[in-house]
Amino acid sequence: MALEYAILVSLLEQPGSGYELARRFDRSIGRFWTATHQQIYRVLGRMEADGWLAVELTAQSARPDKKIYSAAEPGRTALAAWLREPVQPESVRHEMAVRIRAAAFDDPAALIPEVERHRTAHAELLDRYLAGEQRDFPDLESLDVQQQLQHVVLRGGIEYERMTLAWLDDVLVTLHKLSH
Amino acid sequence: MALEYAILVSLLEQPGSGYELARRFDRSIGRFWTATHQQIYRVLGRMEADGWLAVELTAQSARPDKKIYSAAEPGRTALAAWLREPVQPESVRHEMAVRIRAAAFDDPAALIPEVERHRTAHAELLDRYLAGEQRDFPDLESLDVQQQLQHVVLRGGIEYERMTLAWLDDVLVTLHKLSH
DNA sequence: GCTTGCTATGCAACGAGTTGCATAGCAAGG
DNA sequence: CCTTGCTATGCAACTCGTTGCATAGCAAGC
Repeated sequence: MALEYAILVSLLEQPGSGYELARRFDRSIGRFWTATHQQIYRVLGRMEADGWLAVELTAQSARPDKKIYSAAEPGRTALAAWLREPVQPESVRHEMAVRIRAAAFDDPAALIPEVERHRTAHAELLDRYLAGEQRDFPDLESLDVQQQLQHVVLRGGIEYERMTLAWLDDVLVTLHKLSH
Repeated sequence: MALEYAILVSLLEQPGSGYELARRFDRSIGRFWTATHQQIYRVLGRMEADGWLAVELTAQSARPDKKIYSAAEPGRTALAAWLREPVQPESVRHEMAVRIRAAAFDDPAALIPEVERHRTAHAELLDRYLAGEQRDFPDLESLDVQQQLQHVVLRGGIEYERMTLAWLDDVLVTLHKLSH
């Protein structure tokens, strides 16, 4: 599974605690790999046991110790090996597509409010991507390797959202036409 | 979960056995909702127990009975209720995006062969979508409700593949540039 | 004759991912 | 003062999804 590797990448970009990782997964990394804090803590434990991570304990008065994780050499090696493995075909889960085909057996107009809500959510995400691009990559001429790769992933996210918005508009036109 | 509903839609479009459903999930429905035959058999059993499906047993000499499933009224009702539920934010799993960001901590050039393989797979899928469009929707002026909804979903698949191909080309240009 | 592959269903075991809950102090706002 | 919310970690129980295997006859190709 790729969760280990997503965590490794995140820790290579910036060491942090399980809690911090969970919040990153709610924001930047979570754009292309979602995970709850439960999953993250469990996988962190396994990775630590496998020697993929280095841990630095920070004692905190009256709180549990904060564990700052960073990628260790075996983790880096595992990541390099994984990069060379064949990508397995992604398992697709497009709930909206199922719903649209389901609408043929009910009232197509019933789906319109949910498609509109969905469209709003994607429009907001696109705005956040574009704002993030302005903030994190103001000068596209002076990016290091890491930033260039982050930027090409972000461009993918932006194009995905644009495509999705155009398609949802297409869906709405179709649903309205069918509701005559 | 939406697997129940994906199965219901598939059975409403055309009744069939678990085996037939599994093959449909390898082809048309599987474009937006993947499932193995194991999952399908298990969920079919649960749906039958819940009265969502009607079953017709066909005795076959020297083979296990073939169970032909079709959607029953409670299934239709459940589907209609589900259509009106809020869509939960889709959980994203873009392994390629994780790998691209991972490439910053290894040799970016090492990723190129896998990206190219990935690109070929998506190009083939786009070709199959376009061929399927020609075959199943030759006359766009005379489609019934079901076909119009199937077609708008297919258009989404086509646009998704086009967007993905353009992005993978962008990724390849970026990786080549970083390998100087 | 033998292997390979297809139809057709299913069990068992495992791994991935989710949900609910628990702890516990600190800070902010009403 | 009291509630709400944040930091910070983790257990337990559950559901979802995957993998490997088993059965069993029939048809096609070598």
